[in-house]
Amino acid sequence: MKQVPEQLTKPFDAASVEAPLYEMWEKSGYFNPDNLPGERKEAYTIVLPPPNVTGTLHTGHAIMLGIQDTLMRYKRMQGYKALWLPGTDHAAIATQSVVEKKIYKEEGKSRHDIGREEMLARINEFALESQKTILAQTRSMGASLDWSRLAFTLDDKRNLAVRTMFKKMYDDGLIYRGQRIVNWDPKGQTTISDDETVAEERKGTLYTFKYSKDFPIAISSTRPETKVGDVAVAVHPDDERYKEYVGKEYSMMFAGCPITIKVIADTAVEKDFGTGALGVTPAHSAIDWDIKERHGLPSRQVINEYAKMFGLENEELNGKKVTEAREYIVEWLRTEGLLTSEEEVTQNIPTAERTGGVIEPLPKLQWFVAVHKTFNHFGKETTLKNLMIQAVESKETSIIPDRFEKVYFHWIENLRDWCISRQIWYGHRIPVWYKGDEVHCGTEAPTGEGWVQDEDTLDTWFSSGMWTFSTLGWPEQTNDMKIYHPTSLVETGPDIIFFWVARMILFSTYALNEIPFKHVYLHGLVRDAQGRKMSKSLGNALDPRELSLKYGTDSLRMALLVGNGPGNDLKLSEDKIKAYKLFSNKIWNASRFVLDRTVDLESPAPLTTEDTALYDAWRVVQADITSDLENYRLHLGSEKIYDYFWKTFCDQIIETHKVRIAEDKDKASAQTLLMKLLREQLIVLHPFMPFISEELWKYVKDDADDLLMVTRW
RNA sequence: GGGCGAUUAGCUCAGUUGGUAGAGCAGCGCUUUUACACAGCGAAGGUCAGAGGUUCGAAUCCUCUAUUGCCCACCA
Repeated sequence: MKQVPEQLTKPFDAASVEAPLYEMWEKSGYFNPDNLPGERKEAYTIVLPPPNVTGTLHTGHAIMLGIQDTLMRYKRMQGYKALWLPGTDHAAIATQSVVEKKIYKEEGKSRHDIGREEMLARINEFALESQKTILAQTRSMGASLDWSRLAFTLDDKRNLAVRTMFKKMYDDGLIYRGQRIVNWDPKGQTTISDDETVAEERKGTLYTFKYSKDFPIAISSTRPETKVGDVAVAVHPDDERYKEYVGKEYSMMFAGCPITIKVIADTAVEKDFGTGALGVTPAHSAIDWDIKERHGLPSRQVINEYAKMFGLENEELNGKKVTEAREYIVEWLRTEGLLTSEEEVTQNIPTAERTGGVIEPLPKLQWFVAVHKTFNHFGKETTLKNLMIQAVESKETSIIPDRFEKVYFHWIENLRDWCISRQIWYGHRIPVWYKGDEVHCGTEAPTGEGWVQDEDTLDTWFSSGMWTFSTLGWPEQTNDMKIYHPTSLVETGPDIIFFWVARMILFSTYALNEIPFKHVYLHGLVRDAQGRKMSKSLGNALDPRELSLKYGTDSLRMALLVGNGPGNDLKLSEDKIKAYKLFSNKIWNASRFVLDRTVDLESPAPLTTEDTALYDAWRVVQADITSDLENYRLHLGSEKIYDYFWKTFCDQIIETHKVRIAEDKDKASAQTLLMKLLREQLIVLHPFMPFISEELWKYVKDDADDLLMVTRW
């Protein structure tokens, strides 16, 4: 006579079963698709968005792991060659600045005191430590990742991929070095891309004034200090007020510095703003730089990398911070009687995302990716911009929810060349060497004496943009490349759609002539119960590790999935997680009861008509959940299994059938139905709640059955 | 300035193609030799933000309004 296993009589203790179960899965080798049982033809691939090695996992990572693991487990159970590929991101600027701050705090030293080599060693040490923590936390979420393929955006293989890509683009004329206005972060002492800036609303003053008494046109500016670098005044070609002055040139003294101003006409000028005349400062404004290019004007830089004035004839200005220089010049305008009005305005000032420093637009020699340049792409003339548009327009890649496709297109339309060089040390060094006037770009250093490598490193998104194929062994033509690329899905937050998703599409379509993934699934931001963004400084951040220990990982995963549709933010409260802890308990107790009441059943019996109807009703629910998973509606599928198990299986079927079993009315059919339903529900539960389902499977499965994680859906 | 969402029970949110409004939590009543009190049964609670339109029929589609959130932006 069989008996209910002793383990089951104790209450469910998530904390004690999770670690051994994960170890069992890992040892089985099934995380690696090469080892999966049965014949598997079709691949299903997700590459994990690599977490930054700057710290520990937060709830945003938990939601990403929950969604992706649910999909991976479902696909694995469906018989796909299911590959979920893990990795971490070196996150160049972010990581270097974390370590720099730490060193400054602990030792009072800057990176320049320490030196490039030593600094890099220290950052690597930190990154390694951080990676260890992150990987352990990832495992504890139950993530069924193929650890044998673990990658890092800055390891040797990825470095080869980066060098190869750089060279290929350089040879195609798509990477160039040029003098341009870039976003200079005076605090971080580096350039950053447009996407790494954050507009910050500030109060400012719009000053309207003339350069001198004899100059005929008044201009408006919120930054009068830059006006010592002016070379022109631009007006709209149709502006009748200024027509007579166009083409004339005026030389005068401005705040003790000689300036020469040419009056020009350009359509970029808005007639109705301010006086309708724009003082052109090519060196300190991107729009002015473009005007300078169009009109062949000179350019004078008056602000340096430390956001201080320099090189001016008026010695009093030199060395002044821009804000001090502003006051100085406004005061000078007042005394001279040149200032006609001051108006309070709110303006959006670009700041650096990482350091918070106010961006100083400066002309600098940097490396760029040319997104508008026509080139020969597998026999066709196109641009990188077009490739990015086509991938989504053709629906080869679709974005879920689809409203983000508009956001994506809008971003591409306004795209400018991507500045990829950074003046930091941590990252992929630019594979370019110089010797006098000679320039060599290659995957390896050139032979011969006297070559010096470019000091700069690459934007971190340059390497993560290649993630779908650099992780599969590119540039080598590996087997993995053939089987697993293009990947099936990328699942991430909408905040990095430009940084990452768009760049992956760029690199993959460019280098492979292949989309990187068929679907983009965007999850929402996790907020606290009051709807506030979770952050360390607010102190409202929930630690997934703690929640997982307290309520069980399955409960946390369910709380993150149920009701959280794609693209919508999720308000997470402990109450919600608690509700799924109660559900775990319910599953545990119901399973024990079913096992207890069916121990005397030797073999399945035929079902009565009534039981067949109940079983068929379950099959409908099952099909419904399958369709939800197929269509990435995890928020609905998870809720349906919860609802069926509790409301239908426990409250109705078990209640009626336990009476039938006790009273011996069609007992064998009742027992068979309970067992059948329990078994099949564990299968459906598994992707969502892998731990408790796998644990219970031990007692429900037949001897011939394998682990639940590879049981057919 | 442009774009995209949200508004459904006290709170947090679902509601897949239009067909009598759903869940969790909180609260109310009853139930304890019951698989589970980490539970069960029952009751209560909503003009689906407002107005107009399309339709036999609208939370769902269209228009406008209000409130609110997010993204983008080189009006100096």
